[in-house]
Amino acid sequence: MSVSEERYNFAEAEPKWQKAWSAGNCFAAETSSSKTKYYVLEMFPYPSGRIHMGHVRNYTLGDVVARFKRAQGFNVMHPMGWDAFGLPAENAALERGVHPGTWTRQNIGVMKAQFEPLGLSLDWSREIATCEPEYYKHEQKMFTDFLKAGLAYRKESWVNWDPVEHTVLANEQVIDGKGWRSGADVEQRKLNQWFLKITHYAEDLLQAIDTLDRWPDKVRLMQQNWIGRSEGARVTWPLQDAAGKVLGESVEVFTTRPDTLFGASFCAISAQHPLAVKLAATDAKLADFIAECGKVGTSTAAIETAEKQGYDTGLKAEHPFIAGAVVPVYVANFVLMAYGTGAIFGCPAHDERDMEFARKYGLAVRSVVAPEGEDAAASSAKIEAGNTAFTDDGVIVNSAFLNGLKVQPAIRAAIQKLESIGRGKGTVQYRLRDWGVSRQRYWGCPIPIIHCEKCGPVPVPEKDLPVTLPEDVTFDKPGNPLERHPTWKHVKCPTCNAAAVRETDTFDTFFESSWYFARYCSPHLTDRAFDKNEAQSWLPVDQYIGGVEHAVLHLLYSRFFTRALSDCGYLDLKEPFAGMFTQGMVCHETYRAADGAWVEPGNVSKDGGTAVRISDGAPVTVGRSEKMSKSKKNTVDPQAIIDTFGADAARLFMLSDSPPERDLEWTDAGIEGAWRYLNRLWRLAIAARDIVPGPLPSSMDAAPTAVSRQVHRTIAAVGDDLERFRFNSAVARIRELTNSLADLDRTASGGDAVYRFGIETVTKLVGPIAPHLAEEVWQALGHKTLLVDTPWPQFDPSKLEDDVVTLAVQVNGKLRGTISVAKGTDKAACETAALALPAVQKHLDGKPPRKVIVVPEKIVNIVAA
RNA sequence: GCGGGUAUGGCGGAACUGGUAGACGCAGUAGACUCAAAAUCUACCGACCUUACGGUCAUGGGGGUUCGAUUCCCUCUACCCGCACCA
Repeated sequence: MSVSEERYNFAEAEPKWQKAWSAGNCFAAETSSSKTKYYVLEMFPYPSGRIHMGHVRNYTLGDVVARFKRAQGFNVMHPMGWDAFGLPAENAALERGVHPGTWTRQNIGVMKAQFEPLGLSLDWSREIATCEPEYYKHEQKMFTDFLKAGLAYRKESWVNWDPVEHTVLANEQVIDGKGWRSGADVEQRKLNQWFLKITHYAEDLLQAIDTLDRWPDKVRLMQQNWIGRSEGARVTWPLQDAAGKVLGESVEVFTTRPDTLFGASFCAISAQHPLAVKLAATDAKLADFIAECGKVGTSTAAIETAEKQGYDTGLKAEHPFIAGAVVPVYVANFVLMAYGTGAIFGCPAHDERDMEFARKYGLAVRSVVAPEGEDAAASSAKIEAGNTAFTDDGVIVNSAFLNGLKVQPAIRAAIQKLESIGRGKGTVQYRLRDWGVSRQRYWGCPIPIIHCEKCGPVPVPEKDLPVTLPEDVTFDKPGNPLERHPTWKHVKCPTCNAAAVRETDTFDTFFESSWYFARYCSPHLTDRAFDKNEAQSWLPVDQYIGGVEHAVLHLLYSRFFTRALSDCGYLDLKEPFAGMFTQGMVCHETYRAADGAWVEPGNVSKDGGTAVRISDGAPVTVGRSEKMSKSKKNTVDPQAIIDTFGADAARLFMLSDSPPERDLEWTDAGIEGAWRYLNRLWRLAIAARDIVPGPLPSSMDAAPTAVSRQVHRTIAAVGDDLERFRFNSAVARIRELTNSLADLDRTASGGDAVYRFGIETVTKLVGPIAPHLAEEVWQALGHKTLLVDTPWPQFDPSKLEDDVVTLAVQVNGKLRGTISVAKGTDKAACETAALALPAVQKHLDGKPPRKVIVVPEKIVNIVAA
């Protein structure tokens, strides 16, 4: 055996097999096939410049699924593309003077070249980039269709304004009151914006979560909470002025607790409520108060410390149930305009916030719910004297026709009464709000609208699509370059031909990612977004894989789009992703020098227990493991790893040890371990070259028989593990079998045959994980066809288990020995064998057992007297 | 504050629906091969007691159900994630 054969040469093998797969067009999805389809998709990457370890993990996970399903005989579609619009391109333009399009397309080139050495089974013939007019023209058409269908509209509204990025943010993009990218405190501004009516589908989006049985519970729960369904009532409170004069106006509040209406002591409206704005016109103090409310930040700290503030408007509101009773109307800083009606009624005895407000402004506290089984008068006295609201379930008191009812029946009774007297209505309220899609940015899809003074906003006719971005733009000033472009926005109105201007806002980039999975079905179609039949045949995506950070944003928008597109005739489908998997992050230790500077792992040496910076020998502190990020410099470059250990080692390490949904700690020792295994497998495999393949002899020695059973068991277990995303467990099973094969005595009867059988099987099983090595072994074993074209191995269910089983023998639940019995041995025989063990006799201390439990093929437990 | 999750050796993690806790790997220890190193191979590797045989303890803490609990129930603690004045 020559030296070159000792060691697996990944540097030669990996590109060789990548070329072979490419030449064989192995990974192109078949357009017409008798096979069952299987659509595997990883969330497409943003072309930021270079790939990172998170990408490697994401695409490795998907590739294992794709290759496994392909080997199982499915017609697999595993496409790839680029989420190519977005702000970083504009930042690059600002910093380096390069056009966003140039920067983006360059990055795509670089990253595509970086993905290639990973050996992913991608169908590159379906590649898309969302920044190209061939792609985004279709979503401009979609938008005009949404307009026609009433699913898109324009309204002036309060928006989350990011003062650093000079753009609007969706609610989903505001994290703790800060912009999700810039981290700047978000301000409230009033702007004309385009919205998509996601709330139209609120109930359906919520209900259908139950059908997503292959989604993580966590994600389903997050979406449920985000949609936030509450049942309650709208209650009308007619207004009187301070003198008691009926004004003929009313304020409508939303409440989930109409059962507590008899405890109402005030109404409060949002500072942005139309009534507040109207009153402020003639009330300078109120105007000041409203301005003050707008200034208070929405950051976590601000919310926690913000005291409840109110302004008494002097108006009174008439109670719906108590004739002649009125309550004061306040403008209050804690009432949200965007939820419900922007107005509430306050019942301090049974709501913490209302209690705080009532105590501050000296308002009445009237208890109307008493804890069940407690004395009503005593509990009421306690609540009304204290500062703590009683918010639990209980029995209604002091409430006329509601007295004696429990909370839920009382809510129903109160709603019925409100409806019968025409003072309210039972309703369902959602937390979900419509999706604002306008962004004041250049590098996005232009919103295809022309504003005409006479005709208003007019959709760009289909024949004029796409509206493309102008190339000659400058980024030397903040704000939107489209806005200040000299000619681009000046056009004729499509309806009346008068001078008009284009909409200069572009779509939120989540617009592009809300339908790209459908575009992959017909990536080159020019006249439509996708062919309905193609899309229907491929969708839903069978397995979608990505980060949990998109649990709400992208996944909810995509579910909405699928419904909206179906209602517009593009599709006939509700759910785009039948299976969803959220992967964990790739983490690494962090290192800091004495001056606080982060030190990259490549510049740290940990010899002798202390860590030092290699460049200057300065000591560094080893910090906790965190998600790899440029800011903490704890990144490891995938390219360097692939150059040193090869793609298969990187892939194997990504799948070993940590379950894929959990965070993965990157370690040098870990990747070296993966590398060692691959070499070991290679050595064991080439030792099987000279064994003539063939069926196993009908009679073999015990050891080869046992190993052959293990081969069947491993096929079954690995298949099950891959199906259930237990990749770490699959790797462990494969390694276990490898160990058994290494230990197998090949000189025993049947030894060689089982060895060959085992090696061939391990090669097939490891194929989805380390595809290059597997292919190289396959060839070394003398096969003339590609392993990727070889079917997944089958196991023989009759060979999974041994004829002899080992039973644990316990005395009083403690293990005292084991017995081996033939399969199917009856309980009595097991009991006899167990009792015969010397260790058992010793612990029984000569007395007969009180009881013996025999679980066939598992355990014998003897209860001593 | 509300909702959800996690807790197993020095480390990452196994253990299917209650049935031999610690698979597989990493790190470590001893040895073989080598002039030496790397690579490879062999053995050991939860804690404590014991020369050994063996025993006791052990799945975050405490309690319970059970012949038997990492697994089910109650309770406490710690950490992580999501939402956050949602009426």
